[in-house]
Amino acid sequence: MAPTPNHSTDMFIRKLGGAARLSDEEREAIAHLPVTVRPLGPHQDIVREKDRPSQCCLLLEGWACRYQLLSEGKRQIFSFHIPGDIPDLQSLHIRVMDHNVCTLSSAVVAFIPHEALLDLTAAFPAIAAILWRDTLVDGAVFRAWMTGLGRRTACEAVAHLFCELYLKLQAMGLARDYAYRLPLTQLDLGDALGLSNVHVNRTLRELRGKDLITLHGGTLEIYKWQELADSCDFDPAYLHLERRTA
Amino acid sequence: MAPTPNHSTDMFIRKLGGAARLSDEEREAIAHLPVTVRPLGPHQDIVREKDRPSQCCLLLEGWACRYQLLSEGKRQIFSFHIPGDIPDLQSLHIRVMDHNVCTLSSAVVAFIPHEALLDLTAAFPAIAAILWRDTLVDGAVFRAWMTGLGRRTACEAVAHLFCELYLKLQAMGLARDYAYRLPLTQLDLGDALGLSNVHVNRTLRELRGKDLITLHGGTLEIYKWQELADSCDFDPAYLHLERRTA
DNA sequence: CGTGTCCTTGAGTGAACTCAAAAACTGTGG
DNA sequence: CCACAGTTTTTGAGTTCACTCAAGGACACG
Repeated sequence: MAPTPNHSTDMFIRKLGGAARLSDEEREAIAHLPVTVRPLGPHQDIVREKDRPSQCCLLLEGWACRYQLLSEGKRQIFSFHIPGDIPDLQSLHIRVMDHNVCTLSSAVVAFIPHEALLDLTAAFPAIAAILWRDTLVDGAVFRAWMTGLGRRTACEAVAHLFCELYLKLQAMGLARDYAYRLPLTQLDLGDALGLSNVHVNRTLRELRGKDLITLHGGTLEIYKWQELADSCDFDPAYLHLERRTA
Repeated sequence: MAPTPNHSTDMFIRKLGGAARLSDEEREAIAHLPVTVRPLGPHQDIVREKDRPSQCCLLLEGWACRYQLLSEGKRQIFSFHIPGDIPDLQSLHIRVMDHNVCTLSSAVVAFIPHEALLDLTAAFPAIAAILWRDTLVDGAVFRAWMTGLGRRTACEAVAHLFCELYLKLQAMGLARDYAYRLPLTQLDLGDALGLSNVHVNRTLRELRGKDLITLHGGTLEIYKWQELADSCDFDPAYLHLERRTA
């Protein structure tokens, strides 16, 4: 499947909740967005702190994340992104980037000029509302991570993240049967969860010991979904996915 | 100064970045929003998890916060809110609440029906964009807190929060001379920063020992702004306040 | 087949936690 | 104006979860 403008149109429409919700006119306008599709290697920055981007990137294939670097080499990862996500949608209304976006795996992204998106949202308030909503769900995921960082044990935080990612991937049709590709190092996981890579390792061992999951060769397998979810008080409400399953 | 509909109009316009940025027509529409002003006591819930609110609340006086309760009585506070904020603006586009909003001090809020806000944003895309932007800045603050929870020491996290709150209050004209009313208990601070109340207490003592701040009787005083900011790598960029100072 | 990255494990340390109790406030009613 | 109850702050002592440092093993890739 070669990445084409069509591919990105499909992805964009899927992101907006499926063609069913859009009028012909709206779909037409989306199909005519002037996108630039580009393949990227792993661990490549897409936008950087202090940049003033003039476009947004729609992730078509691969994984990306948002992060910030601190003094003494510390890093905080704010979110992981999968195909269909627009990790830097906020740049549409906030000029200056306050964090970085980079690929984790090799990836394919579609760049869409701000101008085109601003025209689109001005012409179609319904699309604006859906995109706005999307950034709000983003905020909900940030809050869930905050709870993990502040009030959950290492085990709970890791379990919670794995549950979240599974449901997000499943909703985009990218995972099923309680398993998925997870192209993250233990260091990445640690920087997302506020843990050291060593402790992530021990935590994974513990979860494996309870026969809840295995993470091996970049593939995560969940053996007991319900038990895993219960172990970390996982409540999927904050992902606000109902729109897709409906 | 009695709370009146006029007061809430002023506050709303101020929130949107000042009258200068709005057309007469836009200001007119805002002035005709059907608001309900209500005084509230301290520690009163405004909206709760799982609610499906039909209005948003604009905070006119006092402090509020967003939070979530976990098993075993744990609590995570996600944000603090000051006059001018609309803590539950997200309910405009996400039906079900995934967290709670409550007052911290006694407060005055103006409730605005969703319907009216949706009409307003549909009629005036510029207002929609400003409100959207506001929720994006919200997200930026969440990220800053994540960094604090994940990668900062207790001292740094506390200092960072105090810097953030000062700039936010100052931008709304509610603080100057490096001091402000902070109606939070040490338990509240702990639940925001992922610390125990005991450790918050020790951390405050440490900061006081360095003559950086005092927090006494609900008033925070910052003695050495620059040193405090440096001690926690505080970079105000993420607050995206430039709009107001310009 | 070597080099770099990532994972794994051990040992010792430290930041923050819990439990507990005393001291200082706050507000209320007598 | 004082007494009192409830909350909040403060301090001490002991514990624990997660960290750092260090080194060996596994794996991936050119």
